[in-house]
Amino acid sequence: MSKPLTHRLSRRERQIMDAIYTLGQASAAQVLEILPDPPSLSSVRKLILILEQRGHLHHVQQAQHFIYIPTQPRQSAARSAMKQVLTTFFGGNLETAVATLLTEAETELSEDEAARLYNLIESSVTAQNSSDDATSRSTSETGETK
Amino acid sequence: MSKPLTHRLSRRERQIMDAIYTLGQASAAQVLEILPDPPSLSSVRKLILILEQRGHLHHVQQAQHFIYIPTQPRQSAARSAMKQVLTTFFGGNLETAVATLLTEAETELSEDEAARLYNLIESSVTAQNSSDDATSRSTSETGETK
DNA sequence: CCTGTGCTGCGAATATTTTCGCATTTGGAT
DNA sequence: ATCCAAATGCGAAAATATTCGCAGCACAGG
Repeated sequence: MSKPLTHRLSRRERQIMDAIYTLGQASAAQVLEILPDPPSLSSVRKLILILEQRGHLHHVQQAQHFIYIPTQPRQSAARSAMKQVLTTFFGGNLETAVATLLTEAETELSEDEAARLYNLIESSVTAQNSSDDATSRSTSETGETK
Repeated sequence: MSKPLTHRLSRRERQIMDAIYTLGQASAAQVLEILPDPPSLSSVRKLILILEQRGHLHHVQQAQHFIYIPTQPRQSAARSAMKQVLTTFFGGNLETAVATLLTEAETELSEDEAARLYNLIESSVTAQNSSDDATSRSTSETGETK
């Protein structure tokens, strides 16, 4: 983790990896479509080829064309990216990071999702006055912040 | 947001911007210290100069040397970075993103932080049975997942 | 006042990235 | 069987990024 993959990639390479992670998997043409300042298909393909040679991508043949897939699984890359953002932009401050995420997201949470997150937060809390936590949680009881 | 600043930067430029955001503000020497594959101080300075010319940084003089500061405030960059990660690696799925953050962080949450996050989550929940939300929250009441 | 230390900025060499055209291959339709 | 459309991979040119050495400037100490 000391050397995040993303820090090793050149500008275009990173754009392409991001594109593929966004799509999950993609053909060269699909990557081209969502690339900023799109170059020629030929150029995209060349970069993808390099990325593949360097071990960041691999491909599977599907019908007539190649579908490219990141070597590092999406979930793993996601964790790295999150850690990266957490330390770079939030100085490791978890609360602020979560708050930003909740505030900035376009989406809202369903009640089920919220319920699951409550549990997660609970297990992230330092166990201090563990008998008293129900009390502290009740602070949010009247919270109609919005 | 269609063109995140980070997507426009070259590899070194991005490394340097990250370093400065990590430090909040920094001298060229400080940047050099935390840069991966550190080049010469001269090189770092050159890049910083370019970054400044392109409007990504500005400097203030402090005693004998210059301190560089990002043009885009940290908080704003933080929001962009979060959004970026959310869409690229989580397909906009807020719950998964928050869950990853909570799970992967080194830190744990204090009870106060947890309490504030409860409130935030509450206000992020789609207002459906808003009179009933106290009930749904109680789902986590017995959650001793860990 | 002179000198040394430590910093800034610039020019130019070097290395890397990024671009694209083109030759080739593959598969399906006529 | 042949031709067309669609895809691949490569080589080499062009554009960019990255490196560093060196000259110049400002300040502190002797």
